[in-house]
Parts: sequence; C-alpha cells; structure tokens
Amino acid sequence: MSIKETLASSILEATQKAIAMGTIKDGKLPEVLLTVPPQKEFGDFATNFAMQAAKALHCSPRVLAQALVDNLAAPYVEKAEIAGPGFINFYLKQDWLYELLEKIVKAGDEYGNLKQENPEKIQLEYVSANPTGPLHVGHGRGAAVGSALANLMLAAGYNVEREYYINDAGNQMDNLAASVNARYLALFAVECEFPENGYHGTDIIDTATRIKAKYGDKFVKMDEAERLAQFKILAKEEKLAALKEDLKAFNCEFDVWFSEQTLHDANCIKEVCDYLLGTGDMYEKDGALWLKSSAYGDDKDRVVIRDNGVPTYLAADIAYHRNKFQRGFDRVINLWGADHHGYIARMKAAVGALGYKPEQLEVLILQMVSLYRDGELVKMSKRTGKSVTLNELVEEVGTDAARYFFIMRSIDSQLDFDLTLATEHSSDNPVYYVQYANARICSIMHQMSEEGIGIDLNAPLNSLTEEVEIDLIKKLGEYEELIASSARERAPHRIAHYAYDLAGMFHSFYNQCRVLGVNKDVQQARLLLIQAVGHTLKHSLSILGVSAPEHM
RNA sequence: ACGCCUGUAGCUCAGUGGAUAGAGCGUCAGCCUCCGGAGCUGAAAGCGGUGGUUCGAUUCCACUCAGGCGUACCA
Repeated sequence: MSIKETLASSILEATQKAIAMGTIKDGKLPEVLLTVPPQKEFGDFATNFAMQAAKALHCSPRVLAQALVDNLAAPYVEKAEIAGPGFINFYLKQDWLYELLEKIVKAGDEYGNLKQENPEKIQLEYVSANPTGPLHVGHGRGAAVGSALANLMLAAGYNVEREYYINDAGNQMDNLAASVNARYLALFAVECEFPENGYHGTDIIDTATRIKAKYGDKFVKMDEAERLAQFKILAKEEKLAALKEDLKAFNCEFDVWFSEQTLHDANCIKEVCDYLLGTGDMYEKDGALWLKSSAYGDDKDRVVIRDNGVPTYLAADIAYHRNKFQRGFDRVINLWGADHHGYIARMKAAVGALGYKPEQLEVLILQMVSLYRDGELVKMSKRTGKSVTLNELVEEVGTDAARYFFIMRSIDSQLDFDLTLATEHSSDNPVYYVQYANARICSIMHQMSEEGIGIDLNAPLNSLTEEVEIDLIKKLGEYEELIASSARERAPHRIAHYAYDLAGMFHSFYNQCRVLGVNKDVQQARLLLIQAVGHTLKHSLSILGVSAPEHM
C-alpha cells in the first residue's frame, strides 16, 4: 500500500470513529484525495476531504477537520494540522521516505513497470501513412507520440498491440505506379507525359532508379497496362520497405502491418455491406450505397459504395474496424492528424452500426507541427523545395532530439519545433539536459568502481538529510503514479516533463552534495539514491524512445 | 455557417476545482582550488473578454473575441 492509500484509509477510519462517537453526523462520504501541498511549510501531504465532506456531514469544514485530526491514527504521521478553510496537512516522520527509497532501490530497473490484473486488450494504430512517399514531419510527430504512448501503456501494465494500416489500395496506388512509370521511362529517354495527379517528389525518381538498377530495361518494351501493374507491386514493396526502415530507425515498433488490399482480396467489404444492409444501417440511394451514420450521431449519411460500384475509403475503413474488433480487441485507439478530425464522427458511427460501443473506438487527434530555424518559419525543405521529410529532420537534429521535441508537448497543442534549439549541445536543450544527468551518474558510478568501492544495497539511508536529497526521493516516489495517470490520460508528454524535472533536481544535488570523498555511510546512501535516479531517468527515456548514453 | 483543437511571463510551453499559478529561452545579477560548466544560484515579468455554477474557478458551463485545422460518391 502506498503512503497515500495508507493516509486515505486512516482518514476514513477517523471519520467513522468520529461518527460512532457522535462528534459528527453520518452521511455519504466523498473520495479521499491526497495531494502534495504547494509549499513545504504545509507538510508532506494534504487533503481537502473535510471541505468536500462538510456538506454531507452537516458541519463546518474546520469542525470536521478537527474531529478527524483528533481521531486520526496513522503510521508515519508526526503531526496533522488544520489550515486555511479546512485543509488537513500531514507532516510525516522521515522514515517513510527512507522506506520509499528502499523499495525503489529494490525494484532496480524494474521501477516504473506496473502490473494490471486482467488488462483490457487494446490496439493502438499509429502513423499509417500512405506508402506513396517519404514520411514528413507531421508523420514524425505521430510516430514519436504513438510509439511513446505504446511504451507508456505497456509500462503501465496494459495489453497493447501496435499496428500500422497500409493504404495499399485505391487511386493513390495507381498514381504511384503511373508516377514511377513516367520516371522510369524518362531514365531510358522514352517520352512519357507525367501523370496529372502524379507524385512529383524526388523519391519517385529514386524508386525508378532502383528499379532500373535491379531490372534494367526489362519493362521498357512491355505493354503499358502490364508495366503499370508491375510497377504498382514493385513500387509498393519498395516504398513499404523504406517506411519500415525509417520507422525502425526512429525507434517505432509495430506488431502488425495490416494491408488494406487484403480486405479487398478477402471480400470483406462486400461482407460488411451485406451485414449492414441486413441490419438496416445501410441503404441504396441514387445508385450508391449509404451508411446511415446520422442515426449514430454523425451529421449526415455517408456514401460507402459509389454509384459506379467502386468502394470509398470509408468502405475499407468500416471493414477494417470490423476486422479489428473481430480480432478480440476490447478497445481500439487510433492516433490521427488534426486534418482528419472531421472523420471521427462517421467512424464512430460505423463502429456503432457494427454493433460495438462507439466508446470502444478512441480517436486521439494530434495537432500540426511547424518548424522554426533561427526564429524563422521553415515551410519547405531547402534541398527539395517540398515539405520537410522526417529523414531530413533526423539528419539535422538526430533521433533523440526529434523524438523528445515531438513528445514533450501535449498532443492538443500545435507544435513549434525549434530546430536551432534541438541541435544545441547545452543545458538549453532539454534532451541533452536529461541525458547529461544520466551520464554524470554513470561517471560517478564508474569512478567508484575504479576505486574499488562497491554498492551495498542494504546500506542505511537515514544519512540522506539534505533538502535536495529529500526532494529527490519524493520525486522518485511520484514516478509510478505518474506512469499510471499518464497512461490513463494518454499523455506521454508528462513523462518528458518528469524526466526533465528529475534531471534538474539531480543537477542541483550534484552541485551541492558530493559522492566521492565523503564518509562511508553518506557515500553509500548517496550511491543508492543516484542509482535509483539513474534507473528512473533511463526508464522514462526508454518510454520516450530516447537513448541514455553513459558518455556524451 | 457548422465542427474539433488552442488562447497562461517579451517568446515557446507545463499545470490545477482549493492555500503565494510553474519551467526553458530571452533580459539582468552571481558561482569553476570542487565526482564531466553539455552544470548551478538569484531577480523582474503572466491565466484573451463577459457572465454563470461553487464555500472556493486560471481549471467546469454558456456566450464572445482571436489563431490553427476540417466540413468529398479524395485518401
């Protein structure tokens, strides 16, 4: 039981006791919330319970608080004081901190990994960019946040599977094939008009060049239709391989790569349409098939099969989401860019029409990214004149900085990415600031071992009495609760902030307290403390997908 | 016109139904006989506006102003 839980149950016991004694009247009690007070003078923990419960118990907050304090019997509590309008402030004996640190030390590098009994089966789908070109910076934010969220939820004990949906069907694949076709023929000086909706990126030329390198002029004399069919397959393979490589290099893992084409091949779209026609949630009008999405909260009904018989994107997505739920996921989370938010209502409607609860589909919307260099907005890549790709970004600032900067803001906020700051090797750059704290710890550990000084895991900790030391232990103690709440609220940016704060506290400690050249008891206690800080920093960085080098 | 997100310090952003709203950059003032100065310490400076709910609102609600994004038989 955590100290907060202990205190909370003690307060409830005190309440019951006071009621039994007739000091206060009975009534419906609210939940006991314990917080860390805004100032240290207010103690280690505080609760507003007396204020919350006052009305139900028919007495004033301060009277209730007094009754609770009088009847309180809780371990570790040195004193409990009533303050302000009715807060109860708890001042704890320092033993609780030493026992807390002891627990953290014992957990080692497992500290921060939580277990859940019977966790929901959750699927997290992220990035899912079309395999028609390179990832740009917007995808990069999705990749960083999605992978960090997966790491976070896994640490918090959720059962999460990560998936990438490959849009390898539909018009854009024909455009891709036609674009590669034009570039390929150009390499052989064969005249060919570039398709109107083609992809103009230089990566298409690269693709054509690679095909030429591999197959030579094999396709030049081929019949146009057959050549396009071949290029559709070859280009997709090539693009997909590049995506996989880039994402892997960006520390993004996927458990499943799901091809849209397989839904078409397995006739899933016809099946789901038949199903919805059967339930009456789909109907025919003007030669097209419509989803009755307005019956499930959408603004209007949506076309699923066009009057020419070709399914819309939504058709595949309905079949896809049915497939997801048929695979047994209790909850499906999609991470989408802000430009897709208008799609949420119809997708949730579709899920409802399929007989699942719309809440089982959770759509997270990620706001847009703007790049700044030297205070100036960067609209296009200098090299290509097109939008900046993830690879270009990583080349400029590195994977660690790119990931950290993408993750450190709330997903609800638009992101101004400061390229200049991200490349700086100084304390101004939060990534280096955090990594440097870990490197300093590693350096101390290294020197200790060179001097032949080992770490005694059972060393007494009560010589940790400096204010920074106490602050560090308290901060470490917050970590597991942070993992749980950030995962629950899908807020990986909080982990970035925590790592930064913890690193800051460590740097303060480092400037005030020495580990080398102090007496043995203090040294051992401090070693355990910084080891725990190191483990926690590394744990949080690994959630962010950022490296924790020993030397920098 | 409607929908989603955002409006907090000069700038970029955290944060919370509660007791004196935090950090970085920038500005100003300090710290290297010291385990890595890629560091530390200090100062000035702020919740877009109007109402409402509440014992208490920067936080919740309504309206309003401002910015971003979106409203396809595109994907």
